[in-house]
Amino acid sequence: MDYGNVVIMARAGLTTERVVRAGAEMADDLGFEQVTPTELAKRCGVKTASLYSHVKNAHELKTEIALLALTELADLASTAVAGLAGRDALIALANVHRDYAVEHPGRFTAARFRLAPETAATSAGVRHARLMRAILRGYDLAEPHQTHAVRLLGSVFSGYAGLESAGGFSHSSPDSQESWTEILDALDVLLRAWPRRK
Amino acid sequence: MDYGNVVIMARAGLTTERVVRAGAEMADDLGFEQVTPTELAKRCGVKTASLYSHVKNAHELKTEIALLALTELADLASTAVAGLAGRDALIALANVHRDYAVEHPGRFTAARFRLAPETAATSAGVRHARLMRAILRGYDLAEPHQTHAVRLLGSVFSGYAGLESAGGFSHSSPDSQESWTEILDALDVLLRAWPRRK
DNA sequence: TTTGTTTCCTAAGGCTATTAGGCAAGTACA
DNA sequence: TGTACTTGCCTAATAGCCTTAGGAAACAAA
Repeated sequence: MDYGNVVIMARAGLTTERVVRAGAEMADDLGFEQVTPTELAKRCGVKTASLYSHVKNAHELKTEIALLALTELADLASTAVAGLAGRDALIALANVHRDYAVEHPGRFTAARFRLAPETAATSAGVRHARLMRAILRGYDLAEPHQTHAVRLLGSVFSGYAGLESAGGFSHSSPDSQESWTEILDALDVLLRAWPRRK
Repeated sequence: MDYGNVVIMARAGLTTERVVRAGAEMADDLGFEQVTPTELAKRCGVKTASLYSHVKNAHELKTEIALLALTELADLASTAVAGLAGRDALIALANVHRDYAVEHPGRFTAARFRLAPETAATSAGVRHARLMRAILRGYDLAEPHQTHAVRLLGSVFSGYAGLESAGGFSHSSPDSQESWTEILDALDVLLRAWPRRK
């Protein structure tokens, strides 16, 4: 603001967290790839260079958004699954993933952003793994079958949502929701009849 | 080359196809995101601006690499599956995907690059869908179940390879190969026992 | 040889990420 | 209230990227 000669520098009052949160919203609006310091600065009402007081660089910004998404997803998942077991728990967990992917496509992509190993190790990713194992306890799968099943479920959740949000199933019948319901049904059947040869 | 005063402009002899092919190799080496006109020009021994005689822009370059990958994958898949049916066909198709993802991580990512709808419609993507349906014929699944199963298989292939190449299963036991084998086994069982309620 | 086409070049524009240095707005404290 | 310290934000500058424009040299056809 400029009153005559006196320039008043009003502050936007940003913090790292607020910047990252704005970045997450931007990812949902425009896509995770489009999240860039320049665009984000515009959204925050600040010059580009000013972002660098809060975030080290573009890569760290993306990493932070990824961590935020992982945490949000883990929180949603554990709430949704609480008190449920077996089929109900499986369906609840699966739906958390798909709903999140639909509501927050940018964050969902962010959640699959490749993290540095030591960053990943302390992220909410480990909570996801624990949760999945907890659910599988209702299916009576001993190791190593349980791990294999965890990997299958992870693949399906991430793969289905990925294909769906890439437009793979749109404009083709039957409805994606129908497929999703039936696939979950099938996975439940499969976990019960999991083959344990050898 | 510069002989005294006479400058001889040797030609690199590039074509669109050669540029795209070099781009695909570059994607495998450095990652699909890192494929950029500047870097690719260096690889081709040419100034950056010269690439634009062969490719419209960076986005089209990526699109072409994606189309190349889809075609390669479809070719490999139809050869691998030829003459097989049921479980054998399923396993062959699945392995083509995983092997390709391991051998050509950049191209595999490219294959999931979001294409414009009309580009996708004339791409080798449709061959993939046909192939998958052909395999499912051995499992006696009527519509709409067949479509649901196609979508599940697509999710697993893309999801598993995605997680694996993102490092999701490395440094943790059991071996990824072991999981993969068992998951395919499980999918075969599932397709046989596919639930058809209502 | 002449003519036309294509491949490559240099030059230049505009955009992005990032760093450096400075001022002014908040904050803690006398 | 004044003073000093910290920090959010600025302007300015650099380097790197994508892309276009225009020209010259290499190739192909006649």
